[in-house]
Amino acid sequence: MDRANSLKSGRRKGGRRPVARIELPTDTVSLARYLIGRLLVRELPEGVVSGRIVETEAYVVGDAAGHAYRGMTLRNRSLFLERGRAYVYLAYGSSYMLNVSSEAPGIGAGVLIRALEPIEGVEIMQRNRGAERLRDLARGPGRLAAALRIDRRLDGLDLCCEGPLWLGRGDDEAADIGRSTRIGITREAARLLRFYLRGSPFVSGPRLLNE
DNA sequence: AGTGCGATTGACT
DNA sequence: GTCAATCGCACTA
Repeated sequence: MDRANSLKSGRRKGGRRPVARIELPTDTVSLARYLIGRLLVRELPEGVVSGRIVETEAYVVGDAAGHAYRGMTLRNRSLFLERGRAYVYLAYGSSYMLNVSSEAPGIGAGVLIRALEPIEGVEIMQRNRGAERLRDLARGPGRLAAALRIDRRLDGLDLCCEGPLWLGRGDDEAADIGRSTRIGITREAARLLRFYLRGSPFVSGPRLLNE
């Protein structure tokens, strides 16, 4: 690796360097695994909020549980963008969900980001959430979005460059990744498309499902 | 125009 | 453990 480059990135706090799109696996399941251990960075007027991604779910091509299953609509069109864009939608009238688009342009698929281990901006997260406990700040997709103040205005955003919301490389440590069924769906419920950082207390969902 | 339904959460028994 | 809130959106007519 280029020496100057490695020094420069090494100086960045917490591996806060954007993920290049070329590094993102095109395949949805590979992307879901790849995103475990990466950083999610939110830049707000009051400061930077970031965390390590510890839980994801893949919504693959032809997946009846996926929002893209019945084709492109005004709501889900971001799923059909190049990989590495934000797809944000409102679930149950109250919780926003953040996804990363996957596959090639024109193909509707993505990865739901379900939980974060808070790293920076804990106090801002606490204010956004109206909650104290570190463990609960971003455990669950709706809580995560609330903690990072993510809503539909960020839909379609490119997560591969620094901006209001972006993906950072993190430490590049090999993660011990577990696998299970996805949470809260009825169709295609048997498929093992949920991935999580094994042993992390910041992972959501029933522990019993964990492999 | 009307209807049904969630990729959830928080409150409560 | 159970359960209702809540509302944008897709689908039917």
